[in-house]
Amino acid sequence: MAQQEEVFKKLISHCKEYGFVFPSSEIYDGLGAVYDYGQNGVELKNNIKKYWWDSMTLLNENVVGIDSAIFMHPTIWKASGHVDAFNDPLIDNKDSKKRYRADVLIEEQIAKYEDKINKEVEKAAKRFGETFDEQKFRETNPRVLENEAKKEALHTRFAKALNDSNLEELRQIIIDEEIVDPVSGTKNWTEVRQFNLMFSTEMGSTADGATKIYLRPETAQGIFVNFLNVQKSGRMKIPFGIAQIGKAFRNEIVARQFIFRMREFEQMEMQFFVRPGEELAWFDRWKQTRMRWHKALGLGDKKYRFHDHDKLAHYANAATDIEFEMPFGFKEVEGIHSRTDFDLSSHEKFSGKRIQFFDPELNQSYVPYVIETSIGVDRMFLSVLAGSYFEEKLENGETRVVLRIPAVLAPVKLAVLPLIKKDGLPEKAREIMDNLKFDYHCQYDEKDSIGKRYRRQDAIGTPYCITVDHDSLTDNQVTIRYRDTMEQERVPVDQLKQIIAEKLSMKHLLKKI
RNA sequence: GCGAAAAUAGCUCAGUUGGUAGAGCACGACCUUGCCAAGGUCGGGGUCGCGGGUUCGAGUCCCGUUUUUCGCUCCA
Repeated sequence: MAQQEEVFKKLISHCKEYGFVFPSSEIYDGLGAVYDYGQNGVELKNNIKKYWWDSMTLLNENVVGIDSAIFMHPTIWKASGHVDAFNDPLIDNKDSKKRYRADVLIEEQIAKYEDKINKEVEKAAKRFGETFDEQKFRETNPRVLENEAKKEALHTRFAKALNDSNLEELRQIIIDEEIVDPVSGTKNWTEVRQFNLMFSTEMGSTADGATKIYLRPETAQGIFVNFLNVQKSGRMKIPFGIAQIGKAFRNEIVARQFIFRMREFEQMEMQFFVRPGEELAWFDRWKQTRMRWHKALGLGDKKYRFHDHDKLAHYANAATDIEFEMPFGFKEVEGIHSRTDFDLSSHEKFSGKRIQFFDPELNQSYVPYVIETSIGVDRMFLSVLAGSYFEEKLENGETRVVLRIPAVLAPVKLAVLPLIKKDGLPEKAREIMDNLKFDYHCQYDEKDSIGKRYRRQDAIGTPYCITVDHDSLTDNQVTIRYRDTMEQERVPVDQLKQIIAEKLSMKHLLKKI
């Protein structure tokens, strides 16, 4: 583990040193958990997005894209449940230094009363055997009644406090109930504090009565509220999907682990609308499809696994994560959720608009069920880098740092290198590059020895180096040097474009999905 | 948010009991060489994260603060 942490640190340094990821606002000491993508990072990120977008919208005739605004009507976040669910009342124990959700602590206390009652009932059931009348026992036993009363009183008080968002009352409940920290065993609690995970801003000038609006905490709602627009204007028939790539914002209490958890991040989400009752079959299908998409990159099948959720969110009836083995363990990169009709139904309620699909085959209208695939671009980016970063021992004993980024995702595809910077080799190299630069992101480099230039390209993951030597001037051939094997191949200049095109075609990846 | 550790050149780091800041790599120019991080010459680059304090004097000691990493916690 310690060794893996070392690798993670090196990866972060590498990202900064080679222009992949910089801390935001660095000259002002940075801004917590916000990062900028550099000249190579943005290329890699764009290529990841293209790979996803093409796999969704090209391979599936029934998946179309949109690009919805970050600002949305504030009621959307009431309908989605974010206004309520993203507000956790938290309390710290001063002795154990541990933090708990105040509402969870109280709910556990309620469950304790419930346990006591059940134990009494169980004990009595054993004693009385078959003659035991449980209902009568519950209604008459003094200990059961006492605990029942306590439970009810607590429940009522708790519900009211939650409803009023009364944080002091929540704390008072914890004190009155003598709830102790399971770790330290003490009752030394801090204040209860509310953390709203949604960023908010104001639209309109305050003089006119500005509206409080939120920066979206997920892109999915932009798809749900456009369901009818897309379905009608695109004459879409169920089943169909809507894909979107965009920024989302969450004011995380603790945002850490480099770009794995940021306050501003990018999502690639696809909501797939299906007939009610068919959602679990589609869930399974997308689960497999998404896993194939990841594995097609060739970073190693063993680095991926599913993590099925036991505890489901309020809207879901099935959920799984695709996890990738990061340097700090297996971590979620993508979530696949069967969201039922929760979102569309909720928007029907809050908007008062009918959001249904008339299914001609069934001859009836219904609110479609939804399978969501949601992937964090930044996490995907990190997984690609983590899976590509190698420190390789060479035969001569030296170490080579190489990013084995899948060629189609590599920020720079080709480096064109004259073996030496005279004798007309630079001119020949420029000529070759001018012919390729419209199709591929190329780099020209004539500084330092050829070996050093190869290593520089290895460090940013350039898959192919084109080397121009003295023979090139007469036989019109160049050498392709491959990043992963370091092997070289001599090819005619006029076939170069075709050879590279074949290697870099995304077709080979998409066919595996 | 709590606790621990860290912050010195673009990167990796050294800097003694407190005495005006160093190395390697990288970067720029030129010379030599030419297929896997080559050699030479010259050069640019740091108010030591930031703000206070102690001191004749602070990179070094003290306090605060910011950022990062780790643990706890949270995670649609």
